[in-house]
Amino acid sequence: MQTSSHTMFDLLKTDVLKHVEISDEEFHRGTTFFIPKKLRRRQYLLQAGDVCQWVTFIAKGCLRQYSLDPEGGERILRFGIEGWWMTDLESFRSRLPASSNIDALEDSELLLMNNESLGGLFTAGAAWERYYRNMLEKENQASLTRISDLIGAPAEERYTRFLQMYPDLFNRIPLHQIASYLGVTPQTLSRIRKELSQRK
Amino acid sequence: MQTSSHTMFDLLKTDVLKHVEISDEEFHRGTTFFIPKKLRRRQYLLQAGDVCQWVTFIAKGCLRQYSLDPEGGERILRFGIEGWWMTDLESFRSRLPASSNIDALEDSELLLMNNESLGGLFTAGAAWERYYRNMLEKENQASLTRISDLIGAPAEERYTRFLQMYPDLFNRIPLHQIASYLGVTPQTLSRIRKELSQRK
DNA sequence: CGCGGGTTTGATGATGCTCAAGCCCGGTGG
DNA sequence: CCACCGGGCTTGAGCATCATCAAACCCGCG
Repeated sequence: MQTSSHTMFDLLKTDVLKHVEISDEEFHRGTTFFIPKKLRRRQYLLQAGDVCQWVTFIAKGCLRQYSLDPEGGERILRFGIEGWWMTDLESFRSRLPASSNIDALEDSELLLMNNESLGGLFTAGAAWERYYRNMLEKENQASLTRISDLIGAPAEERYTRFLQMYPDLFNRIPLHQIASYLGVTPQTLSRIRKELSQRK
Repeated sequence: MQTSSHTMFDLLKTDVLKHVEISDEEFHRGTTFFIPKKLRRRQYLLQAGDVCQWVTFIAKGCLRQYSLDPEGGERILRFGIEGWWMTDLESFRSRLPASSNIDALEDSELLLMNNESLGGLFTAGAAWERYYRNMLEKENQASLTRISDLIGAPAEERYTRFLQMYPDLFNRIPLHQIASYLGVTPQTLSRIRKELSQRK
């Protein structure tokens, strides 16, 4: 069997097992619905205006999803690294043009699933369906805690919480992108960092 | 004259039909899993620290979900009115104590579903399962657009977008609650309103 | 009538943005 | 090999937005 796609599915398996009980056989039946794909740094997985065709599992690398504000500035909706999922759900389900973009911050290896294969996956076993629902619920939860922070916490606290929550991310993602994610300008984040390092 | 529980299911049916195709019979089979309940204004459906037992459909009235910041201030995560769903998903699925509160802003009529009944509902027909997944996906989408606003849009724009998005809500919900939802103080929202009315 | 919650208004100050310049560093071409 | 360029990060000064503190107001209700 192929080497690279084999390791890609290993990570998926780890993640699936974290959330549901599944037999080797049911897992294997499901894997046939995924389409492996490599994406180069700066390449798009989705451009706003196109219909989102994929729900993707990230086996390696780093993606970001962002939308543009009226002045053309980027608003980073979320990051994704190994073991996470990424898609524009609304467009994927409605078949309408997406309002967000998804591109790669690093060379990445992905496991894609289109609408059909997703349906197929669900017929491959109830565990897969539960796993998918689980994933949706986790995304939901992540969004809510982020909203809570954006509503109530000042920028510095949002940053420290980001560091705690995603310790792997901060040395892989350029500062100005993290700033956008946190809802501050790069200048402000730079000052926050300085402040924190001096205080410690 | 109809019994109140009958009209409660009518609204549910409207909403289900908006999202999936379902036969009268399959719909009816599903309804048996819901537990009708009335909630008085200011009563809790969920208190932080308890495990969230319910996923609830709002047949009438208005709920809010909120968490407390370190100083004890309320951060309103979301509102829900007739035709919407409300729960603390994380607690509901994990069986761990909830970090959020849910209470009623008006006397409300609800259709509750616990973990067991939800499983039952899914066995009652694939349409129900699709409907539930749909609901999760919509919540997700709503969270993302809200995050995008909180990141990039100034308070006044967030308010006008709130008005467009939820025109029914603004005359039912006290100003200071909307302020919390938008991530500003009541004073600021009051000034924004004044500003807007003078400008028009 | 007076009390209390919610809203408004004002004054002041902190937080974070804008504009602008300088720095660091890796990449390119002379 | 170095000079130059450009992108990303830092730093500074002035300014806008929004929070805080405080007081007044409005109105439904006991």
